[in-house]
Amino acid sequence: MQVLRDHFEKIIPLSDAEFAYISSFFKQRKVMKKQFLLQEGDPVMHEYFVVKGCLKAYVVDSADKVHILSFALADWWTSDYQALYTHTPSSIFLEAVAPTEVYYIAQEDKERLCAEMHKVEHFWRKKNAMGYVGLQRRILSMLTHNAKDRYEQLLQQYPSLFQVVPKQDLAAFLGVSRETLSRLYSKKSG
Amino acid sequence: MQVLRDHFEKIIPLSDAEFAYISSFFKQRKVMKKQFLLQEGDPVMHEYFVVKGCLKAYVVDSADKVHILSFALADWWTSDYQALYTHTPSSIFLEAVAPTEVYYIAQEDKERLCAEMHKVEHFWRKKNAMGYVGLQRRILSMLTHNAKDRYEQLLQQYPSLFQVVPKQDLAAFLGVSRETLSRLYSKKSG
DNA sequence: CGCGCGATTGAGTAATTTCAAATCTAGTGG
DNA sequence: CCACTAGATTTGAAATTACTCAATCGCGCG
Repeated sequence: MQVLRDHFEKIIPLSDAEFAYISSFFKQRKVMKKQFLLQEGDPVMHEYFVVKGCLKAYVVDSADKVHILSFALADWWTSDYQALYTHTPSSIFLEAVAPTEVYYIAQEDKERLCAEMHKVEHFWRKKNAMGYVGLQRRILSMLTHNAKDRYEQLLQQYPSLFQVVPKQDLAAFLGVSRETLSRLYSKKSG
Repeated sequence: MQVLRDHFEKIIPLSDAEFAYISSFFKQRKVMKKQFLLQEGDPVMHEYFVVKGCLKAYVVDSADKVHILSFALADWWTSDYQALYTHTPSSIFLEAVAPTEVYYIAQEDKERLCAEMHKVEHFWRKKNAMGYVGLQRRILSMLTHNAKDRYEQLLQQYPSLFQVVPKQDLAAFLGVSRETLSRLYSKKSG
């Protein structure tokens, strides 16, 4: 759980006892490539912290097209937050793109921890705030840049995505067809 | 400041003394239509709570096209969060779409309040979490729905926007040209 | 009443999608 | 080590959709 401790301690310093208490609420799980942590309709109880590997969160529309809401690489948190907060069934699929290892915590335990330890609540406020800014940047990017530029930004920002994620998934994340992305890409470099 | 108190108390109960303390950090300001709270390049010191009216947050790209990041109606918080958190100059314009009244708090005072009062930190964690979910929904909507559908969703969800905001701004929010939005709209109802 | 801003409409152009087929690649079993 | 296969990527061509630019229309405000 050292990774998790490091992750918390980037924002809040913790004594051994404190971290021991926090980590007592987490469990570990490994998922194989193509395995699901969540499927549409599932009850959502947990929030997941990716230790290694990569998870994609996506929806499938009525025309069977896949739209990717997010990728979670190492050190990222993911879940169906809407469902988690409102106690409704999952509206997304959460699937491993590569062999993945996560720590996960039950939503009610997280709330309990936040209520008991001000520090922990601070940690998650900061995390949420950063996440909010990240999504704002993504929206701005969708509004102001075309798919080619966004593709290049993405690869510059998260080069490891390129190793792990098929291009068709990147297209489904960027909001263009795989054919278009392929053409943009070939035009750019040659 | 009763509006603000009500707003806090939707999430955390407050004694008179507590709210008095919290509200002591807020100031009030009125902005006329077309007036700016932030312009690109400004230092960003505050977070704004809209009491009445409407603020739009937007960027202008190199081709002078406007892209709207968000509208803030009554009961919403807004600012350039990226700039606020990283102490960098504003990259957005924050402009009143209608005569608007805000309460605002300095970032450092907000942090201080969060550090001093666990309750307040809880309030903002919840707010941030809700905001995060809202942005996720918007991204999903951008990926899965065309401009017409998104326009209708928007008007269903925030009918008051329709009263206040010119259609060309809605187009700049949805990510299509005003001409396209106009055509989509006329096709739908006729 | 006229001005100016916003909204609409039209026509031509550019970009993206769709559908189909071909090519490439990584992993499997012989 | 090679052949095979499934999935991923690329390419082509037609059809759709959105954009740009320009002109026109409508309306509220001074």
